[in-house]
Amino acid sequence: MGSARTTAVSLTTSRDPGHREALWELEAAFDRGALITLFGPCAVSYEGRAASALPTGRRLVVLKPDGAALVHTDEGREPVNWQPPGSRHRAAVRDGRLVVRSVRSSPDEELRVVFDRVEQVAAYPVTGRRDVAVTGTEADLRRQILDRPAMVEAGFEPIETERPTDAGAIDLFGYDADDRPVVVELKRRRVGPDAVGQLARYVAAVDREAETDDPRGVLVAPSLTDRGRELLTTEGLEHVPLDPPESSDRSDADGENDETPTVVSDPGAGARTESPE
Amino acid sequence: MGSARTTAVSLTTSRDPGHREALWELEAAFDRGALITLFGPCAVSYEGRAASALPTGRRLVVLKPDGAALVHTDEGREPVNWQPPGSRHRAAVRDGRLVVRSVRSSPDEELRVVFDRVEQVAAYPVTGRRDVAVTGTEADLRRQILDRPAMVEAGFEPIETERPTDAGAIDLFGYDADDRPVVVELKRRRVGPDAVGQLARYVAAVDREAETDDPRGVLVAPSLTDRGRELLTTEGLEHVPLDPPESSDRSDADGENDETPTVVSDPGAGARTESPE
DNA sequence: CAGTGCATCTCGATC
DNA sequence: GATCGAGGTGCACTG
Repeated sequence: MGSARTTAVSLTTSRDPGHREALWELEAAFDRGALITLFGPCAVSYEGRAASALPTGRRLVVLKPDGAALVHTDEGREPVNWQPPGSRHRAAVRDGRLVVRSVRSSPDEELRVVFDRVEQVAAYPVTGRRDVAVTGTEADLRRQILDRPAMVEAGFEPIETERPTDAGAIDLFGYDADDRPVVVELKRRRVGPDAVGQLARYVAAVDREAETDDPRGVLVAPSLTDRGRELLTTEGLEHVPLDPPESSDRSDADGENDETPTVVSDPGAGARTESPE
Repeated sequence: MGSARTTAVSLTTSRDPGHREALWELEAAFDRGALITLFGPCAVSYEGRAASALPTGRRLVVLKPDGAALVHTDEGREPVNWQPPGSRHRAAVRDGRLVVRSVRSSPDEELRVVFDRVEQVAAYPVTGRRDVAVTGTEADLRRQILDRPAMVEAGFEPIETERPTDAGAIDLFGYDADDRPVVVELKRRRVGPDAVGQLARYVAAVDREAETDDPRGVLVAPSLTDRGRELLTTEGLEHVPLDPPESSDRSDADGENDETPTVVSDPGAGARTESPE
């Protein structure tokens, strides 16, 4: 009740505002927690993890209440310049120009946008979810395999996901029909030598650390590049071609495999070779 | 002179347009090659390399003339949904809603934004450069080393950049004071096992292919993670701590090292061991 | 077109 | 905060 918590429902737009008016609109929008767009001829510079400069042009600038800043041209998915979330936006008038700065620390970096003129400033009251439910991810691929381990190979028994090693966490660890340990690396798309190297490091780590037979390494991915296959062969690893599921439909409704971060819930214990399927 | 090449200078904005009017504005803006923003309550869905859905919320949608589409919430540098450049935007009214679709092929994918209501549509005439001159990149680091090879180590002689091997292109190849071949991998920031593995593959490739002494592998990067260092040690590779230059200032004005894609221009030939420094 | 590697990658999880 | 790996990564460049 102390602070005025108003439901910010209004969209405000100013056309060709003077710098003073633009400044006023910006400050008000910052306070409201609105999403802001600015358009006009501006020069952009960045200094921080790298450094860059961009001469004057008419561009779209987006300022978000979480500190993110984006400078967009008419091309590309990526902003030509930006500042990550967590930055602090400030605006001021200097030498007859509107200067918008977004600054953050650790790492220290700053984006400066200097407007000769503001042709439009708008503040948008954004609502709704900001996270998408995506399917067809690596997690979906893991679920699919946990549902039907035979997709990797007949007799495969998953034991643990995200199993930690010196070299990092193994996507999926288990045993084959001969009780030989299997390190599984999952990739949702075609992979190259990088993923093969990753798997090789995990297998080496298990070989070093565990008191087991020498482990197998299996890369589950839709396909491999030539160089990837070459390295796979020389490293003595294996490939199982498998696509991620189109949707996160688990055919069985008993679920519970879904987000288990570590140990797999009882993978049909004891029903190994006698499975009639 | 044949086609009407008009200088699109006008910024247009419609507030609370009906769907018909919004449609009209969109078509006109598409034709003009303008950058478009839409704001209003909308549901978003994507299907292609993966699939996703987002329930209704008031969000900012950006449509670019190159086919890029962005759906932004009030958080994050990344759009919550998008379509890459090369897509084709289309709009229509269906069941009392404005439907904006961005479609591309190879890979086949489509973004659908369904507006219950459009609160604002704006079309911006973007101008100016769309590429930034960035400094502090890996290319700058390479230039720095080519200018002063001793930064790697005393007596180091760069011979070739982007030298091709079976495992990919080597960032920098040369010889040390003892004429032993040196494979140099450059990284502009702190690196982990991935970069070490990359270097190891290059060294192995040179060892296999070239008729030289066994090559050294040197990783030039600001720093290494613990796991990176561990792998580096077991692989018998070396690390030279070096930051990328803050700006692309080459201290010598004779230049010519700058963008040479392959062979290094006469690296102080013959002045090897007699350098007084 | 695919393959390869850089990036001010961003982002989330985990320690 | 640092580390690590996924990503509908995007992007430029090369064959």
